[in-house]
Amino acid sequence: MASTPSSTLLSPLYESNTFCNFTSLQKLSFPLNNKLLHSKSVTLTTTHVSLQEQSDISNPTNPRKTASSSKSSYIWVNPQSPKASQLRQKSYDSRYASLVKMAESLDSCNPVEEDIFNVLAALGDKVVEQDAVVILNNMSNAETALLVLKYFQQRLKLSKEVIIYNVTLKVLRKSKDLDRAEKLFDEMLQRGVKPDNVTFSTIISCARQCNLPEKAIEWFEKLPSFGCEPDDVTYSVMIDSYGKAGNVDMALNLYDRARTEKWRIDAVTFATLIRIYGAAGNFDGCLNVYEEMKALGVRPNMAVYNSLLDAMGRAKRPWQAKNIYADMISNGFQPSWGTYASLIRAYGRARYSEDALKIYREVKEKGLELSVVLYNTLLAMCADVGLTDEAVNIFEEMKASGTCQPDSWTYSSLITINSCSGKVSEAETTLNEMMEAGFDPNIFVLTSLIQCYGKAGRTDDVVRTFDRLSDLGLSPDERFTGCLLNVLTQTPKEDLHKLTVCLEKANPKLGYVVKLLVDEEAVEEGIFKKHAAEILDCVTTDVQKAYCNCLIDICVNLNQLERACELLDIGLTLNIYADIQSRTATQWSLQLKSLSLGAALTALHIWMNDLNKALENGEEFPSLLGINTGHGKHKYSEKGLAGVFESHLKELNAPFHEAPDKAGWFLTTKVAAISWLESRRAQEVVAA
DNA sequence: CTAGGGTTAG
Repeated sequence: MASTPSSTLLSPLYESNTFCNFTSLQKLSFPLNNKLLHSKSVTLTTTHVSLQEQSDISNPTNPRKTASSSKSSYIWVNPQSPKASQLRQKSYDSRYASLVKMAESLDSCNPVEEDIFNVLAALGDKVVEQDAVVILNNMSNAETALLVLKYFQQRLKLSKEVIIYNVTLKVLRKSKDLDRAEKLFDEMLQRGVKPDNVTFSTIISCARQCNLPEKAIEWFEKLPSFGCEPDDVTYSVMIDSYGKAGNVDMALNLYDRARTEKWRIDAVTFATLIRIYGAAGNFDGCLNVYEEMKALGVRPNMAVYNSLLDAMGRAKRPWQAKNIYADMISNGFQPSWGTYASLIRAYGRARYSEDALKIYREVKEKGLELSVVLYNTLLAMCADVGLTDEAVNIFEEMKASGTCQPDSWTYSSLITINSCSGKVSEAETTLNEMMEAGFDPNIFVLTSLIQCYGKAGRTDDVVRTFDRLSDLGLSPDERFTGCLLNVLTQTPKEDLHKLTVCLEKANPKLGYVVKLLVDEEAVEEGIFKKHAAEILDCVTTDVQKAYCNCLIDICVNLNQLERACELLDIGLTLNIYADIQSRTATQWSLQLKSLSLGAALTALHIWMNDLNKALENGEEFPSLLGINTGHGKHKYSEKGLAGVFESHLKELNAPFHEAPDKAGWFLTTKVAAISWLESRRAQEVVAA
């Protein structure tokens, strides 16, 4: 092996810097402990470092004098000097490295006692407890680790047996093996080893990582019965577990308790709190925690910054993400992969595509090697903002990088992009490429394909794709069903029955409601509304609006305006829509942002009725009336609601005109509005 | 890295 300057600095006890050389390890028996560390002097050769007994040293009073008694020349080093501590560190590092190597070979060893014990025999007889801890702490194979534990328990007189149990629990946690962890805990008790806070926090975080937050809570609650009082770390783990269990209140309660009990709350716990607030959608809560943390004099760490960036991304507040990023840099931190990923997501969600792509260029310019996750984050961002060509470029660069390969996420994003931009054959090609790479389509891919075929009017392919889901052993989720529902809004009447069959399979109650519409079935008054309300009430809030919008669109397409109005009413009652109509002394407004076209037309219809009533009642009109459609363009089409709505207003001869200085607003005056309403009423009378 | 917490995704 080539001798590098650093390898020549090793103790003479090592043959080379190949630390997995167990023969030399055996001879070594690890010199760091005991008297060697505490000897008065440390010697150094120009080619070798040696930590030896003082007897080797000819003149301890002159630390700089060169000794000539041995073959190599030695230099005196004062044990208190930085050099000596450097030497100790070097020696420690090399010993540590060899133990890590041993842990690795134990990980890949057969999980049989004989093989394991053979590997460990290389440690020799003078094994110390600390070595056992280092080895286990670096292992990741649960099965072999349990045998390693057994070996040390047989060979060593352990002064603190709880420690070796605790590091073994860490290994079990790495393999997410709560069953074995619980068994090991029982074994501890049987052997009379008393568990401590480390034991509990490790088991609790194991439960949390196994996605069993209830189990975590169970363990936390039994902690006092073992004579333990939770400390700051245990609180921190539990705060996280409550957060994961969706029990935000309990998480915050615990934080309050930790605070009143004057535990030192550190940056990791604050990062956890920020994540919990972020997941709960309380983004101001995130910022408050950040401020509170700074006020308490706790220095933020990367986890804090990254969770904040992530939260601001979810909140669609890219400007705040920028501020936090600037804070982070000015405090001397370097962005991590997590930072880049959070920023890309934050910019993507806010449609700041240029900023997101700038991050990509920055990473490349720095010569950093992108990981699959970062590539996938970029592609997901492209899908979010509709950057079709960029996505293809990034995908090509990813494949050319040679450092990472596309996975199912990669293909999924590409299929989404192709589907949303109506490129059916490209989506199909990507699907085939994905399957050739060994990935089955997952629910996200199939959701995109349903959208893709739906948009292209290929109803039979939608049905085929729908059936593929159950063929693959998957069941529809709310998004998948929502996309199917959305396809119905774009499908000609004669094809709708093919899709209601699917919808009934995916969600019988929703299927029933849609069937009432499609079959134009007359039912007792209130029945339709009752069933529709039930459906909308039981889906999660993040799909409620999409479902409601789609149902209204289907009504409008089928000319069932009354039911459309009923649905809009349900939407208002359930707070799916808020403040559609508003009145101030100077302006009456109709707020249509985030409504589908059908829902917007329905809301306009209701508003006009209400204006008529106001007119009949002789109410005083304000000087200005306005409709806000929002100016957001749809990501995969040129026209937003504003563009489509404008032509509808013309059809109605409505006097509303787009305000030149307020994008997305259509305004009219009191006089024009009243004369328009009156002329419509006159027409209705004539028609009647 | 040094017996416990978090850290890159629809």
